[in-house]
Amino acid sequence: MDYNFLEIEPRIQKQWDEKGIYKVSNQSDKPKYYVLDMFPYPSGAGLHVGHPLGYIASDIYARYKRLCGFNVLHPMGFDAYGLPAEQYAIQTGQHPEITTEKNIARYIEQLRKIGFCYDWDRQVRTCDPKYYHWTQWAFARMFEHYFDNRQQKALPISDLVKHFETQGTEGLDVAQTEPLSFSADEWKQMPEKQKQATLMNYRIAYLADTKVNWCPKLGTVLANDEVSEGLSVRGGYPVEQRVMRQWSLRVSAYAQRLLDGLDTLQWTDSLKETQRNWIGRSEGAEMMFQTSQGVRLKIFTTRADTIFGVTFMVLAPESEYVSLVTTEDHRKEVDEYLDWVKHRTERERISDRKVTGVFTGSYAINPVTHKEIPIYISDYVLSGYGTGAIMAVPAHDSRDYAFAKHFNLPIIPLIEGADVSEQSFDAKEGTMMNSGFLNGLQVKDAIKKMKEYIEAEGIGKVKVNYRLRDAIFSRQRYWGEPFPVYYKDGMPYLIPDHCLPLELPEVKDFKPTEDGRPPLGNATCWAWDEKQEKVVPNPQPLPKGQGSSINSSLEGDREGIYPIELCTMPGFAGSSAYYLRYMDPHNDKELVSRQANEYWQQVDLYLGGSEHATGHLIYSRFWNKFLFDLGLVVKDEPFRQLINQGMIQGRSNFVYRATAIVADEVNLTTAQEKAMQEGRLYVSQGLKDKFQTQPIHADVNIVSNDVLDIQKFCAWMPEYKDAEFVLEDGVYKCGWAVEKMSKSMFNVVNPDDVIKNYGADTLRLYEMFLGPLEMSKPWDTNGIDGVHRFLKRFWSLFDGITDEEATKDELRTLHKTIKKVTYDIEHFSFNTSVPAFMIAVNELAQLKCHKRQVLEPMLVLLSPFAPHIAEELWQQLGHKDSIIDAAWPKHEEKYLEEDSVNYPVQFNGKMRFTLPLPKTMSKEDVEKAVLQNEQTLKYTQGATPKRIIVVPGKIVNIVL
RNA sequence: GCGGCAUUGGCGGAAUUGGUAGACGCGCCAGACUUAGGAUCUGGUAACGAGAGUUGUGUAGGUUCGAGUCCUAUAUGCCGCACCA
Repeated sequence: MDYNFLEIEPRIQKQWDEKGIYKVSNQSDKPKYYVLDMFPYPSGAGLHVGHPLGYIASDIYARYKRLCGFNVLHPMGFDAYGLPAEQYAIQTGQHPEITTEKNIARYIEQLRKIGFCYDWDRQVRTCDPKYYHWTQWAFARMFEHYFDNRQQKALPISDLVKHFETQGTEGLDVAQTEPLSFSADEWKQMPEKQKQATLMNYRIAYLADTKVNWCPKLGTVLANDEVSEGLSVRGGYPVEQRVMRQWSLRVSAYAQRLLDGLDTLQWTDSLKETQRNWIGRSEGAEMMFQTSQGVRLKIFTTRADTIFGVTFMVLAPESEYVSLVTTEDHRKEVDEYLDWVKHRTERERISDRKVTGVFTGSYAINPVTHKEIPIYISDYVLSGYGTGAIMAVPAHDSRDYAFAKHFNLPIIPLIEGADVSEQSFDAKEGTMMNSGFLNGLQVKDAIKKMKEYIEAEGIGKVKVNYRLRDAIFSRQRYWGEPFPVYYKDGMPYLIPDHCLPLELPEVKDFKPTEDGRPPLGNATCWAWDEKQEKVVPNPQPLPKGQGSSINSSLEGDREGIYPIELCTMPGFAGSSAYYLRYMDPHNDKELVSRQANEYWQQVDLYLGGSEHATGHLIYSRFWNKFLFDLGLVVKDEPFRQLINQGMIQGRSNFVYRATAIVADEVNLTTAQEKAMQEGRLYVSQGLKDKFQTQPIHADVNIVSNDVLDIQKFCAWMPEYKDAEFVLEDGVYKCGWAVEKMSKSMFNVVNPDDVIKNYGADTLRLYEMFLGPLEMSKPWDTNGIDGVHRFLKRFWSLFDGITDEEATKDELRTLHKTIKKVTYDIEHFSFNTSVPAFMIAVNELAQLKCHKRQVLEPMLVLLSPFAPHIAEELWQQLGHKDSIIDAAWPKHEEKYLEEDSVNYPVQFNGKMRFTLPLPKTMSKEDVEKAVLQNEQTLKYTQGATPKRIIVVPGKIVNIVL
């Protein structure tokens, strides 16, 4: 009987569905294991063969773990809110709800065909009110908490209020937007609105005027990880800096814990390093410089040792100090400079790094040398890092150096032997000079000594700074979670938990606007009735305005009816805690029940792309740590082990259109000659150098093993209808190149097509066979026949199966394969287990082994990789249960042992001959046996060996 | 500039602790069976050499009886961060 995958696979999949064998229970005596894929956003293009790579790998692992006796949670869901889904909807002119629904249906259909063992009953969708209920709920908790730096933990805002009532800000060490200072009495006398405004300075989810990345084309603000080189990651539109009133999450408060937590995780070093870079911890000191007017300027430096070389100071243009230190006679110049800076786009700033700046007219006193130094403003100092002000040491900082050269400021070298006539000496090494009491010290010691001095003298204090910024959490978009927030007297208040979810309202026009008016402003029923606790129609039309700032200006004209926040949450809101929801997806009382969370704990294995390193993987860890602080989850980290699967790139094919002949020996037919003149002659890849040619993309789906299907090519597009070809060896060979998989390159391969031609099992095996999981590689269909052939051979082994006792050789093959495949799966090196199967099948075919004793365990081994064929043959063997409930076989060393080993015998490291010796022989006996061997005598020719190295079971090397 | 990863036949890639480099697949060559093959099966396939053999894992050194693997420099490619003080 033939291997008829087209009939087998749908039938097996239907059986799995009907029996519900992939349903997972939270009650089990088995140990648990949680395997998770990063859930996809359902784009309009559907899946291409690159998407399932990680899903196949995790599916293999999940099936393996289940066969090993674990209760395995392996769910799938959809990240359906956010920019990508909405952009697609806008492009196709449909409502995002409709397109999202359609796209999800298509994704599910495609995923089902590949035969994953997901428990679809646990599916989550971020745009489902039952799901985003808990996104809103978590936001509300963040609003109600602040972060205590000493305890490194989130605490209820009510604790903070108590502290204010008794001590004001005295003795407080908390994460805050700006340092505030007030007494208990001052707090008590504050009106309600001011109290609310003050608390906002501390909340973990807070509303503040912040400098944001504003993208006019997308009509929304973006988080730092959504912007790259001044362009939006999504769409590539220009981004500008603007100050807007926005919701933010105080992620920066968790910087140290996010950094420390990395050490406990089984992630790749490169990914941890990327996160460390992003968090950007740097140890240094804050120091006070006083100006002649008496203004105290705080700076941050990691090079406190260079204080004797400070010859000027620089402020960021946005620094609050600027207005304080600018003198009257310099105000005009300063204002002009600030105006110029303000109108530079982020992209201009990045591409054009010439030195610019302006003198403020003021001078500051160096707190150590007491010398007077000028204060400048320049945009090379960033307002968002440190204090937005620096002490400039031109001799030992290249940026300060460039600035000093441009404005002709003094440069004082501080390190012996450093030549600073042409460039600065930035390295943190050498012996100090020109530095008073630091002279003669090494840089490292000088930094240490200077820090002690600063603290002792009260000039400043030792400080750790982080590059990590708070996450901007508002989006002026429609397709996202609404904030559970309404505005009273210009201040935000939470919609009570028992009224959640606050459902996304219908609007006439959901498109974003270039001026930043949120589409929710078009909603007619979007006001909060505080008494009735429900959403009611707006009392009046909304005024125009931008982003969250609009909310403060809204007033209800009826008592107790207030405007609701118009912005929505960003894409990462819904994806930050979805792994928790899978543990208990139908719970409408809690995000996740205590019991479910205690059972599943955390994700044991997480698979996804490394592009989420500084986005989702930071936000998720932050979110989880926050929930952990509140005692809502039992683990501090969400993802114990993480594997980044590589991207699958496209492998494009080319045909070559000939426009002229460049070699002499070419003979064309008249028809070809004519075709060339008319621009419809195509030459095969090997002959293209004989012509002047132009490469043209050919659809990879009409090319097989780089051979063009000429008929299909002519029918592909009207312009190729009358194409003529110059062939080599009777066929047309295409050229190829690795490019991004995209429609415009005609290199997109759809998994459905592969499944139609070869079956899902071949697709799964081939994707694994393609190369190491974590590496990027092009999709190259050329090898798929080999894998398919393997499955056919495997299938035919089951013809005429017998219950005969297996021979030693057959058992050796089996146990060798068990050992290899088990090792490979545990090390995620699936690409090498496919060859192990091929070797085994070849060996068994050669031994003509059709024995149940061998083939049944082989089937179990193969089932994670090719579940359909395994399930089908399992049933043919007479099993009633699914193969997923079989037991993973264990290898026994005794079957692998061979009686003798072929020892390669080397002389001075050069291989000479092999000597078969009993496997169990001791090292000394091997040595003796080799020395008594006739051939050894020939090579030593009477000389006494100096040393003999025997590696048991491996090699003998004789040093002469 | 800082950091991470890679580099092995015609191609994708094996080589788990330093121990016979090139597994396995593709492609190619030869053969078998076939009216036929883009089906199936068998054998061959790193380079040079008639052969014994020699040379071979980006390049140059080093450690070692022995290096794709460890160390030092260097080149090329990919990725991340970047006026971060």
